[in-house]
Amino acid sequence: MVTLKQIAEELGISITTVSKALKEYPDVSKKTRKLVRETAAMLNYKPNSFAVNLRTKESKTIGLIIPEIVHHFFSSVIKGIISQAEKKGYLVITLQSNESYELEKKQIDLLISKRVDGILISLANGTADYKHISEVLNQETPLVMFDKIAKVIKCSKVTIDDRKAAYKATQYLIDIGCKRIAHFRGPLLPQNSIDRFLGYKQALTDNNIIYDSSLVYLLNDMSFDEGKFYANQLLKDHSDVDGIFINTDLVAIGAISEFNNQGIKVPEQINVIGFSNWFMASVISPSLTTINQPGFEMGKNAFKLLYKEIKDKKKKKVINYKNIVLETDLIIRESTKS
Amino acid sequence: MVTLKQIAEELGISITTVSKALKEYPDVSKKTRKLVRETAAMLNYKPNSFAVNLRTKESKTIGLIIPEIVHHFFSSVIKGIISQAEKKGYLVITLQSNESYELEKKQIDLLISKRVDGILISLANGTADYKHISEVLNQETPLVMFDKIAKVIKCSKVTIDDRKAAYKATQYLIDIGCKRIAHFRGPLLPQNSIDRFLGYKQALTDNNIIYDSSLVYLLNDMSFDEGKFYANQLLKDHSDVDGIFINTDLVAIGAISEFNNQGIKVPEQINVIGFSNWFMASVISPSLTTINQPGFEMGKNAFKLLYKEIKDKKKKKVINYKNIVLETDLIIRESTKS
DNA sequence: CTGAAAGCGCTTACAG
DNA sequence: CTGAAAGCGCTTACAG
Repeated sequence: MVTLKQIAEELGISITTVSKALKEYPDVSKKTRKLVRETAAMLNYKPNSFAVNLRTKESKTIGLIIPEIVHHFFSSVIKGIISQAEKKGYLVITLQSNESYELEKKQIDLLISKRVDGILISLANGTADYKHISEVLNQETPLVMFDKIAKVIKCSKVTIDDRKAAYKATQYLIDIGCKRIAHFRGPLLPQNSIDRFLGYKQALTDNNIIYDSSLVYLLNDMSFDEGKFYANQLLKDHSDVDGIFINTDLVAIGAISEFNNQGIKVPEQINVIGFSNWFMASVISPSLTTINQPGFEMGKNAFKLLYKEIKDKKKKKVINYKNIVLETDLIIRESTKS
Repeated sequence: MVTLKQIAEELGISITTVSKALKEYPDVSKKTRKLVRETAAMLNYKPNSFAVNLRTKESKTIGLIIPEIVHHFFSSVIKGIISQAEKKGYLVITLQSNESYELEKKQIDLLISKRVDGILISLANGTADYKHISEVLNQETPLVMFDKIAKVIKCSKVTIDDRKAAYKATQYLIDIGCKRIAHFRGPLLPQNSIDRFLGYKQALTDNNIIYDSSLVYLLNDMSFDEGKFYANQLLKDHSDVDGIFINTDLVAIGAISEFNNQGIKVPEQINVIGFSNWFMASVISPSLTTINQPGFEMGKNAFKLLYKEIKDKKKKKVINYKNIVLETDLIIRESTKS
């Protein structure tokens, strides 16, 4: 690999001058600048990023911790982050926490050891304690949370208004005439499963429908199979249910599959609304009415906030934490009556 | 951030000794070793990876270039790579080429500039020229290709036997009684779309079915909509077709959707086989018979090969290129007659 | 068993 | 306009 020294020797000038010439410092003569540039190009010089990092104390690299990569929403987020980062000359190291708190902690440590310029994270479902996150913040490494966040932590965040979106979905079920509306909710921990539940409940209350806790099913792994399982359970427990709002598309698709199998007509007998708008939701039959969760946008915004913080930190400005809440839409398809 | 120097000062010993103690060199007394370890832990010392990289000339980081992240197969590959890399203490920088040759070239350059220890790549469909890849190899940066590879390039590769898999799928259609079998193939460039086509053709020939080129449709973007479009075209052109082997699941799902819309019964009138076994294939109706393409395994294997090459390079051993061909299975579901 | 010194390849404050 | 020198924080060959 070619170094500054070799270019300097080639031209019989000093390393300092070569370095300055390549960085377009104005205090180098035009002639020298041109000469250096040409020689560098000829020798295919590339700055040794290890040395640059050491000197400048930044790596132009950020870390990303995500619960699960093979997931339509999260992979869209990753894409949004990477595309935006590339524009600003940043590279992204991706790690998967597998919804495990222990792994997440280790990975935060790893990234800090690597001295990334900043961290983007969506919390694991298993994460109840935020000490590892506070430590990052205390060390003044910029960190932005997205999607699965911790409300108590003071840092920038990008989310959707889960509560509002769930409210919108439930309201729609009420508007099309549903009287007994069930809800499949996510585990007790990630904030968004709480918020979606609260939105559901609020919509009922606002429409003078008495909240019946036996209509709410608490799921664990949010899988296709769990969707089938609880759909079956629901049919056994409550034959009068005519609408259901489900925490996430995959589970909703499982539920619809179970309804199909049991000869229950969707939407004639039961109206189903999911959440996330996975690509899959549009190709199943009946296609799924759902809330569109803008993953790509979320990724882009999360990176933008992080980038701003990295710049501000460099300029020793005070960092102002920001909260970006992205809009969601209800996408009406065949799984609900029109 | 704590440095070796601070630990040394704290204990009144030299930086050299601190460094050696932390790396468990045997020529440091047990007592000193213990003392240093404790002090380091107390001060929460973390080696500055920038300095370590500069000294050791390695970053324990690899680059990954993938055509598209939001894609069930590729995201599985990414997951396989990252999980395996983590085990070996490597981090992964992911870049998306968007199927563009220009972007791919730039990204290779970026990764080389960052001095990653190795590169993993699945070629963009737009890549016809492999100079950028050869350059990496000439510079002796380990590089392993997977899935979409270039046969002419000499390097390690992980693939499936696309030809054999396509043959298997087509043979199955023949076995269940199909007489007129169409094929939706991918663009002319990625090797695997060629191989899948050749497997299809070979199966016909081996079964004394005359190959009819008008039954083969050349697709471009391999989308859901293209699947619908060509399904419609196929029905117009060849009302006698009773089976179709389609290059990838997404297109097959589009085709099935079109058949459904037009009242063509799958599999009664047309048997459909896809390729890849996206998760989606199992949840649509009718569920899709397809070839299982082991993405996670492919990622794992690709990293393993790369890791071996990185180690061998460090030991100045000659690098032996390897070709790993993974097994595929035909997953029989409802879109084909039993 | 311990440590002084060189060096990885840059950047930049400073002198001339 | 040019360059000598210090320094980023490590690792390691070498001397004692």
